[in-house]
Amino acid sequence: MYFRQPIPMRSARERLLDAAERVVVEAGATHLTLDAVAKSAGISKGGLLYHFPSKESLLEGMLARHFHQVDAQVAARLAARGGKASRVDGFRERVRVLLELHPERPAVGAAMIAASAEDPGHMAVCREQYRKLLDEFGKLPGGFERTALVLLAVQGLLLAELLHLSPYTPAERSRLARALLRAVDQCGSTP
Amino acid sequence: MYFRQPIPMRSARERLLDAAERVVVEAGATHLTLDAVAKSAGISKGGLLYHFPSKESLLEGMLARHFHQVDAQVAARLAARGGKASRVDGFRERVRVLLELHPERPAVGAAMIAASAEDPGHMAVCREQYRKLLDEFGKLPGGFERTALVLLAVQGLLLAELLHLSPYTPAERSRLARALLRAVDQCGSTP
DNA sequence: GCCGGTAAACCGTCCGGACGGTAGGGTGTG
DNA sequence: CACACCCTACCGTCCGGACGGTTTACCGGC
Repeated sequence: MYFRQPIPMRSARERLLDAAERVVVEAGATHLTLDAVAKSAGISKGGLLYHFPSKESLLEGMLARHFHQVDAQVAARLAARGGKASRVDGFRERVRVLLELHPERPAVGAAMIAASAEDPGHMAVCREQYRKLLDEFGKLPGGFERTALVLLAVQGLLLAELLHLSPYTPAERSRLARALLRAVDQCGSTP
Repeated sequence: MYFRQPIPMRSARERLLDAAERVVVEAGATHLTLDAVAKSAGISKGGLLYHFPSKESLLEGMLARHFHQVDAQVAARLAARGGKASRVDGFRERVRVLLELHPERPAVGAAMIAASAEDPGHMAVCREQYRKLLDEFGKLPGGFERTALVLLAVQGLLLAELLHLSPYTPAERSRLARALLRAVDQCGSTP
């Protein structure tokens, strides 16, 4: 064979992380087992343990990839629209990324659900991440409360969707997304 | 005996449900095992299985108690302030209950976290519950989006706290609570 | 150009412990 | 006695993790 793996396209590691997220949203966090992940990824358990020597390391990998993906997407969008990006632009793009990521990849925040379910101690990193956003965007002219409320609503929507708790129809969902983005812009200017 | 249960004060069933919630928030949903709950409640495993013949029945009990407690508190508050309660009053009292319940009983929504972690199918009931609130309060003069956003923010705050994801200081937390209640009142009048 | 060697990547199996659940017993009260 | 309530002891299964083996990828030396 000239091309043994012509299009690996997605490394085994990535496929394992995808599979882990899938398991969490489809079966629930308590069913996130090494066997289940390996099976769902089409990789043997030994193969999984090669990349992630323990369940905890798998969870860390999930969290790390999640944060990296979101940050990278935000940076990419800011770069794409060129030039000077104000603070509110960063806020808007982040909210947009979070809201738009979900439909195409329903397991966005699955890492956090899983990490918190396995060991709440893991969440310290996430809290710090969150705190940074708060410290940056809380300085917007709209004020701390207004900004935090938008952030809370976005978070509420995403978490609800992850927990299969969201009752919104797709139409309502996009109405809410638009309303959230409007609220973001209101944070950029003093009322 | 004049008093049949002089000091049980809290029935075994209630203590078991308390313990289950405690386990979820302290150790994470994956550690919600029958043994752990029984131990944390100071009751034997057999005793637990007397009241809840299966893990699923325990989860159902947690969910049922949660909804009942919240609804009862809302009803009690509405009754306490007497007379005619408008729709926005119901909304406000519900938000207030949800926000104030947490500090005194940090495991408010633990049932939902646990249920979703064990089997996402359980969440259908919760979605319906949520839908009802939406249908009722969405008819407020403030409009659907505004109301849903407040509801989302409340939900986001509570879920974040349950997952140990909330980075807010107590002071910030009460500022946010006040802001949320203000937002509720804005839903009651056309802008 | 092909050989031996080495490390990376992956596979399949096994094990101790923990998990959900069962069986059956024991105690007090009416 | 009957019932509600709670206990101890135990069983089968699944989980996390360890381990040894096998294939592939990439070498330098000749």
